[in-house]
Amino acid sequence: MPHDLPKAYDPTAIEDHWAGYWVRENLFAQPTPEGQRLDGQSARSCAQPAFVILLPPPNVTGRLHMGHMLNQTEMDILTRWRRMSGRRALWLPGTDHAGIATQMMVERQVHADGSSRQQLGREKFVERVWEWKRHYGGAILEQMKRLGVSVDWSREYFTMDARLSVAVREAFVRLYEQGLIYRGAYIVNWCPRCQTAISDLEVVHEEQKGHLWEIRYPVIGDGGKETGEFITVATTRPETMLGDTAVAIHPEDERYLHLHGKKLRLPLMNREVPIILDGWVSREFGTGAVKVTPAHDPNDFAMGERHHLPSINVMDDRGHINENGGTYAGPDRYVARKKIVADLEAQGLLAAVKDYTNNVGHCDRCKTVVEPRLSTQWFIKIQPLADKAIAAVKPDANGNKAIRFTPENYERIYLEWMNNIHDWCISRQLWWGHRIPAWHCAVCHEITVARVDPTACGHCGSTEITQETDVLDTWFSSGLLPVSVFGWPNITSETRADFDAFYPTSLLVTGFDILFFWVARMIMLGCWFSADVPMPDGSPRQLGDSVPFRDVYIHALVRDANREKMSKTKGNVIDPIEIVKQYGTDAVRFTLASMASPGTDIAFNVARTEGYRAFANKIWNAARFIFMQRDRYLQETGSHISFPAIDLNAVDRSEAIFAGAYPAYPGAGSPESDSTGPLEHRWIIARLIATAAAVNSSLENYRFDEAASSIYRFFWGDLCDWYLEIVKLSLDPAKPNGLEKLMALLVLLAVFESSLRLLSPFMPFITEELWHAYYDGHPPAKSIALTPYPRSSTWTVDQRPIEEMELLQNLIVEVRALRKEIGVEEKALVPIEVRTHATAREIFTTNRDIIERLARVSEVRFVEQISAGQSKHHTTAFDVGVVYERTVDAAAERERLTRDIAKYEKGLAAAERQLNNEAFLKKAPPQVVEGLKKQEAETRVLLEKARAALEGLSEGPG
RNA sequence: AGGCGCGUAGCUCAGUUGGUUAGAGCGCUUCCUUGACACGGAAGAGGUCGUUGGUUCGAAUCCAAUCGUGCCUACCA
Repeated sequence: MPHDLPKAYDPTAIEDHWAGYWVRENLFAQPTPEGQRLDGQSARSCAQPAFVILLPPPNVTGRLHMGHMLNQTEMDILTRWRRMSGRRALWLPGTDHAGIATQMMVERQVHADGSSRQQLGREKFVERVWEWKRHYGGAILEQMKRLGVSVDWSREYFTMDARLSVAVREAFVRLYEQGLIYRGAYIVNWCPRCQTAISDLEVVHEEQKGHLWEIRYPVIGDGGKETGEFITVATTRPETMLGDTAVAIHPEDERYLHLHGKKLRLPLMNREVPIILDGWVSREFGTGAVKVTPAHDPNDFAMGERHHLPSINVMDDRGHINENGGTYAGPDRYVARKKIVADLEAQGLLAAVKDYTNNVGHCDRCKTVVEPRLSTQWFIKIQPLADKAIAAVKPDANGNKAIRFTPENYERIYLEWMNNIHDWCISRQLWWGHRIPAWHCAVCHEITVARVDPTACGHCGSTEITQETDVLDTWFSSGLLPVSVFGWPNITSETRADFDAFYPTSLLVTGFDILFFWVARMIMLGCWFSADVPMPDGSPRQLGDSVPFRDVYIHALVRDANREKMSKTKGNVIDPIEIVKQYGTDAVRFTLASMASPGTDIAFNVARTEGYRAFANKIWNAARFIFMQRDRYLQETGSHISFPAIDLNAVDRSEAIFAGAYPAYPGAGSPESDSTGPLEHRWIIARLIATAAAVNSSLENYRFDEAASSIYRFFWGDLCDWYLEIVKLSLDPAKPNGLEKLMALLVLLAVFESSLRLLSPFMPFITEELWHAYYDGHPPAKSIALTPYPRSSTWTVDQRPIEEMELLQNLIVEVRALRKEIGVEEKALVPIEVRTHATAREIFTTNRDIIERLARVSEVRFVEQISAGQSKHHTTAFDVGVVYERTVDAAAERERLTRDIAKYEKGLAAAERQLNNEAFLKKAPPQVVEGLKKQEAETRVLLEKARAALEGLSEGPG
């Protein structure tokens, strides 16, 4: 037997195999189009529109988590679907050097060796990081391979690759030349642990219980002597008082009017500081007086600028008090705080200590409390870039947006942020990253920024120059990826083709957590730099073509089953690889897809995954059944079925299959024109086409959940529960191997094969395995992923078989329910009585054998009236009774009927109320009125039937 | 402090311009090991759509308030 598949589906056995096969065969490589700009009739692929996705590069230090898996599942579904739909699909993978994260990790390693970053020195340390990267970096990509993502591995990049570093440098130099990069001393968020500046986005605020210390600053009179009066200031960080250079009050605050122009003695430091008047001060908060520490608070810094105050930085890089702190120099900020508070108290200058809860900024990476601190950093003057990035999402004159967000509300969030954007601090005091290409001159103190390492100062010619030690924010390089991966800035004849073919990319799929970090930066930098690259035809590039991507799909956050955010500290992290091992990749993918409805977070629940593992098993067993039938037919007839040749150019493959299958049935053309063929075949084909249409349109709208459930319902509900059961009649081994059997086999095979293709983007492994088994070692393509996706473009869904089948299904369901109610044994065959109209009668007659098999019926009797004393069910289309000698459970029957009657009465009353309402008849659309009228009539019929039945029950023998 | 989102069956969620008697999966109950599958089949039970008010012929859907809940943004010391 060629198809000796095991009884239960075991994903682990096949997934590794195919994952390896896809990588080995390089199936998803999308090479640079050759000469597409020169001769119009080059590769046929060039005629197809491209579909390009950039993988949000995971950190080299990263490990796959559920968020990645969701993200990648969505991208893979879309990429596989677009690829199968005839697009030139390119999904580009890579990793990010992740400055702080990676440096921290290697530092820990160095520490474990008893050394330190400082001891090693910059060069050796960086070499060490590279070494680490070579050995352990990118493990996450290996995990991705196991998931079977259909990326182009031949294009894998790393953000520190020479090619991409060139782009980073060029971008920096250009911005500098354009006057958009400046260097200056400003308050930045300083992480004392990482010893680097971090951007606003890298600070996470957390409510924290603390104190508000109120400190008395003595007022100094004219003679330089204390007047005995005090101004009390409130602060959450008393240690910063060491750097106070003023105290600010509101100009109109009556409490302090008499002190205008006076000075104060700064306690502990014994320094005179002025009282300044500033409207920023709130009279209501605290004491209405604010100590001003320009070097350690952004507001104070601003006031310092306004009032020309000196800035005294009292902390070093580690957050220890420096020499400006006088006798307090040395200890850590919190140690110093204790001492300062104690000393103030001893001197009677501590007015109060109040409990106070405020938002404290922590370093996103290491959770250390961030210290606002004056330091010299590099910034990008962001407004000009932001202007373009804002224009890119707003509708143009024709109402088109260059970038479209899904869900739409992220557009507003994006604009909100963009409109309030601050200059971007791009320097980091790290060693791992792109070193800023600027050289400081020891002689003239000017800065030289250059594309090629200079040997002399560009201003005075001195050779005493040293390179800037800072590196660039990691997001600076990742923000450039959409242009840099396609060759920018070196748009040579070779890279030109890549850029022309793939930029702008089609879609970005990502989580909202990096909307500002990454998405916004890519839009700003992408629009800015690609604008200089002319279009393939040489014309200037407009904004609409300079955006880095046309669509942004923001997906949900994956939480645990209790809706908690997954985090290492909570220990509730679900390792996708573990789940995958347990249930199979396909089941996990399908879980994520089916829960990925836009806008809501996903509470990942393995119960759901168990369900989809069962689905995979169902598919597997359907295949076993189908292959078994085919094998038997082939064995018995000694012939073999010639499958219609697959036409890889045809997007609509179903057509070919059915055209091939149907001629086998005498007098039949295509199922479209054929109304004489067996109902079940026409029905399953109509359902397949309808499902394909639904899936395609759901995917267009990123409704993975809808698409998944359409397929699920079709495969399990329609194909397995009904069609397979019905078709067993034709495939009965007792029947001769005639045309009936052949046609059933052909339709079954064709529908099954199409279903595999339909399902393939969602469950790539099992479909690949079964598809190869289907072709028995001679597949028409290397992979199901390279075959056309079922589409319904040329077929309209024929509603007739669907309606007819529904009628048949209803009858079967009613009979089964009846049997259950009156306690007919499962195996017993019973006659049924059916009262119905001519049309239904014909359908039931034609498909009598289906009714008999699926409802376990021995005989279908058409009657004018269901015999008295029998249990019966009513629908609007028919009445049906089961002929059975067992006595009816009158009580249960009465209860059911009473319940039904109540339901019908309620529905009827509601409908009548509406229909008697003139306003409704006048204002509601006609089809709604018609629908309601029809419903009213139907309900009336059902009500009458139920009433009659109840009456008969009371009168009859019971 | 502002902004956004959510609250629908025991659980997890659909329900996209307001329109017929609100759906699915899991779980639960009962029956069935029939030659694809017990990771299965069949039949069921289960919801006044957080609360209150409003708009409307008609509200899970729109508006307001309220309660609960989650998140994002913010320089009040």
